[in-house]
Amino acid sequence: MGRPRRPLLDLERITTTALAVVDELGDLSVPQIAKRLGVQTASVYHHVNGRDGIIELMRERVASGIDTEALVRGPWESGMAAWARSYRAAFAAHPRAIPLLMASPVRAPMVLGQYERAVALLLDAGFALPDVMPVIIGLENLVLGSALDLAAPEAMWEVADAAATPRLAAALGAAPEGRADHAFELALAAYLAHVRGLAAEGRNVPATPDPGSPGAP
Amino acid sequence: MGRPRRPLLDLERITTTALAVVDELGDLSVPQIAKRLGVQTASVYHHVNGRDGIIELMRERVASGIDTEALVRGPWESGMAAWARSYRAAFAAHPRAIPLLMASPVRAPMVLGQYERAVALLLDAGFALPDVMPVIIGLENLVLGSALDLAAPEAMWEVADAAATPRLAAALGAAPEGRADHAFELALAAYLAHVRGLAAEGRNVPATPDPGSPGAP
DNA sequence: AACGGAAACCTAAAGGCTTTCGGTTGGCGC
DNA sequence: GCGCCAACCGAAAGCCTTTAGGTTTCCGTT
Repeated sequence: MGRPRRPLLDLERITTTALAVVDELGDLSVPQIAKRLGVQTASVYHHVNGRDGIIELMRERVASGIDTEALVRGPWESGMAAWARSYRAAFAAHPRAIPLLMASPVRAPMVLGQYERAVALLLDAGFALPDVMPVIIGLENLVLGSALDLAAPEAMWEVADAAATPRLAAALGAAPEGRADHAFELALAAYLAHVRGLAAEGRNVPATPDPGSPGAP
Repeated sequence: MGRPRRPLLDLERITTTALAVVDELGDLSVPQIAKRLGVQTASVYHHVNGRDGIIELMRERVASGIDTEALVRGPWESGMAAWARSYRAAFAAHPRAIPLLMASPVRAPMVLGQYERAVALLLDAGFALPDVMPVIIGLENLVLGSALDLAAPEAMWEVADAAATPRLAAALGAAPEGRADHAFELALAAYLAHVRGLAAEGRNVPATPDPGSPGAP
């Protein structure tokens, strides 16, 4: 009892353990985290701002897994596509945490920095200022919707009564293997192709970016 | 005490009250429902299969608000678009319930019936069988992602530090009024336009070779 | 070097939530 | 009229979140 020589807890381990708990149990509980760290429940509260604080930590950890490299080097289409895929993959790594993480938005400065870069990329690509946020938000909706799909068990589509919904059952049987990935890539391709039109309208900028020039800052 | 002359509770009122509680409190609790219905907590459990059962009721209630009329009369594009808009609107009516409802899929037969109709519509429109589910799932992802966006408070985008993210701040200021609706319509139009190409091809999902495909009818 | 304050852990407890069990009474079929 | 089931209540177990107060150790200051 009393203060230990070396701290038993830190934010890193709390976050990691919280994600592990959610991955396994499908829900978050402070006592569970404490138990796994060999510590009393109350001790966790010393480091963290309650249950919501832990969720925020998880959110930041997951978001930190998003690769924004492609957002700084053009062209904008491959940049946005790579960002979207990485964004989705980061959430997909912890499917059962998704409902938890989505209940409220990420406030971490790091994530806002990602948006900043995405905005810059689109502006440099010639998008009109009022178009930029709708484009980004639309892409994000697509990513999150697809991530949500990953959280649902495959069994979601195990239609018990094939007789009642014969065509649905047939379509399910014929659907390709990685149906979630397929649907995501389909929607992503559709979105980028359509948005390309906005870039052309917004300014006199060709659909294909300048070769070898990422654009001026 | 004892059985009342006329039942005090029924599934309809429990469902309605549950939605009201979530709309106001942002979370669901059986004691809250009981209190509003002037009843003891345990009484609610007599009608409902636990907390999850109440969520399932809410899910069905919300899903029942989806208008599937357009799915039975062609053409497929307007049908899918109308379905998607109604789907999103049904969830938008109870934004704070969205995280709750999305944690697990809808199992109600009624909802599966909607999928059955959507599948039929696409098949009749000439889509290849293996393409149908990816197309529907992609659309659903888009709808749910946009619905999630509605659940997040507008304040999500109130960037505190405009100096740190100047271009994001500018883009936010220039974004049109109903940004969520805008983003949804943008993505929806993009998706349908792209998917139209699939109908024309009539076969072949571009992303994956599918050797086990049962083939076109 | 000594000291005071803060840090990090603990024990304890309040209060809420979910769920179950048994009791009580009223409706309904036979 | 009788029995059975339906519908509600009271109580309680067991989980969770969160806070309060105690104890020991560390660290900066004097």
